[in-house]
Amino acid sequence: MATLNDVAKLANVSKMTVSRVINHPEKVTDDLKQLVYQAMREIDYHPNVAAKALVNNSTRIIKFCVLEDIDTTEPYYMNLMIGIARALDAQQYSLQLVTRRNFDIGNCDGYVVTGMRKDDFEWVGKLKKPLVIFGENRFGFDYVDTNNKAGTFMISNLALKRGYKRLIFIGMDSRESFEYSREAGYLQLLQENQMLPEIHRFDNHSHLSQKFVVDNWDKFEPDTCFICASDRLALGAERAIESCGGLIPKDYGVTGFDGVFLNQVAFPQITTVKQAIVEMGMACGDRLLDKIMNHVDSAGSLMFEPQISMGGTIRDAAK
Amino acid sequence: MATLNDVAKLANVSKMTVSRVINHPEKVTDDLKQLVYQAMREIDYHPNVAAKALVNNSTRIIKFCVLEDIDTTEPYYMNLMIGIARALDAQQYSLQLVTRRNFDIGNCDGYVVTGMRKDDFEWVGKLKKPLVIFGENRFGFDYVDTNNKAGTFMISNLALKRGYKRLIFIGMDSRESFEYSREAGYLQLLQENQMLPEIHRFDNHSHLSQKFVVDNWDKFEPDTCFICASDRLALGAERAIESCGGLIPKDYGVTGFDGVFLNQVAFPQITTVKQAIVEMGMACGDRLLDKIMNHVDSAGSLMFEPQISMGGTIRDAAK
DNA sequence: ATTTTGGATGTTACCGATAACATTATTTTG
DNA sequence: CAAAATAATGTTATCGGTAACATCCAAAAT
Repeated sequence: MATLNDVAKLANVSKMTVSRVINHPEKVTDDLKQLVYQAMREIDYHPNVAAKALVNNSTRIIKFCVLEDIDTTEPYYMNLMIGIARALDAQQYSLQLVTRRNFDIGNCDGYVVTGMRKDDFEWVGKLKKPLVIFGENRFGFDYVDTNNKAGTFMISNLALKRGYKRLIFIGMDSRESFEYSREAGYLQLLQENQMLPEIHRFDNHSHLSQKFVVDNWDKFEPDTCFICASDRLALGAERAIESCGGLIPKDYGVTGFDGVFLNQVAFPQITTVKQAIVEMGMACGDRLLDKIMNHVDSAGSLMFEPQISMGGTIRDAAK
Repeated sequence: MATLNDVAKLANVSKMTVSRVINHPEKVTDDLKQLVYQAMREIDYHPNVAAKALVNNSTRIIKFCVLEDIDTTEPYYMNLMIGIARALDAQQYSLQLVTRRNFDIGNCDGYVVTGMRKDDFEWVGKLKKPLVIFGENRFGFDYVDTNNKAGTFMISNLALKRGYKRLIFIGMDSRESFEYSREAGYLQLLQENQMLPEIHRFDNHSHLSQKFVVDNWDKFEPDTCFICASDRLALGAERAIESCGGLIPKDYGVTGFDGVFLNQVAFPQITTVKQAIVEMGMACGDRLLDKIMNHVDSAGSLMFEPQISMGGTIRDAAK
């Protein structure tokens, strides 16, 4: 591998000049810069990351920590990682996947943490290095997330516009911030339209929502739409309605939230709130690098506006 | 952070002795070793990875490349990564997630590649660094994988023992090695029992297997079991049978292959071939590090014996 | 007793980059 | 036009380790 020195010799300048061309180009004359660029291209120079890390007393490693049990996880996190990795790669940082278990092994320059529950915040607050959290929180940590409230508001609104008369919210039985926000979007829409909210909560498993809908089937007249806080819950509702002989989307609607993977096993596809996960991952990476490189304490949070992914579980137009 | 030097001073020896205690302990007397260990503990010494990397002309980075389109991917890879990362962490290596797109950015010491199709092998063959592939192949590359053939053999055998008379294989329409192996396991069992094999192939989407079963429902008498090459295909078959009024597992059986995630949205849970994915990831990592550290060209391949995960889509005992 | 040998430890140079300082060339200023 | 300020480039020391070589000293061989 070509080194700074090789470039310097070829361009007939000192190492320092080459280093400056890279890090402080404004301090080098254009003539020399051209020479150096030329030489770099000629021998395909790539800086040695380890040497850089050594002088800067950094590691160029970012730890990505998923606190949630990964077995129960959707490919969500994979896409998120792709996004983070993409942002980091561009700056020659590398991403290290850790769990609670091996969190402390080895050093790093910063963290992206996700899957946090309320109990985790105390622990995370003790981290000394720059940090970005994926997933909204109300503890003052910088985060990146989808605008959860806007998502359920939008999709509830869509259901209403398409003529469903009764909107039932099937939420996740967890006291986490994102769940509150999703419920809040639903509640706001119902309030604005002076409708009566109905919220039911279950653990995030399709068979629980399925059982609920089946068990209460006689109470659900046509023109009911189930606004679900996750695609899993939506999938359960969809299956329940079909097994009870309800017609989707003609008489019954179902909406989900996530829009990543489950849709590939649902039929008809669920109309859902789709999140730009790769982009959010990139945002996590960019924000974190920004904090690291500019020694900023807090960079603020970022909400991505969600989009609705049209499936076949909401009718095309009002009857 | 404490350095070698700090330890040396505290133990009243030279840097070199400390370094030797770490890398060539047999060359240091026990007395000194004790002193050094004591000092290391006292100031909580952790070697600086960047400095190590610099002298060894290494990066301590392993690239993990998923060639398959990740959007269509199950959480499979997430678990695999956890395993790889676990193995690498123990040796202070870090894992970098790359795609084809950013594959060439930055240096590394070795690769774990997965999701390879036949066309990819030429390209992969050109890689200069140590390599381990996740997923069986017939091109001579070292790999780690589940014993696919044994998996379908075992589960087909189970279906037979539980009294299903007709075993239909629903495979993936791909000419990849793992698919051939899964079919081979099925074929072998049928041959040994002098039964007539029936193989149908579809792209790996649940609605395709679903449609197939629905469309041909009148041809499937009770006591038929569908041996599927993936959980997705199994899920489709399961839904089809239910929608046609078939009874699972009493009259119809369904088996899958993978056993990671889909089971969380299937009801009843699919009886499937379960793979030890985290362990396989660790094996990938360990083998790769072994190749790197011992400068071995080929370390041979490794097959993990699969296990059957009992769900509710195969009956408990023969009728 | 003296030389030889070999094991244990220390010294030095180096990996590839950068910051801080030193030097040189150029421009500005009194 | 000389002195001072400024800009452009080079030199040196350093980050935290390790390999290669140098030194030292006790045991073995002569």
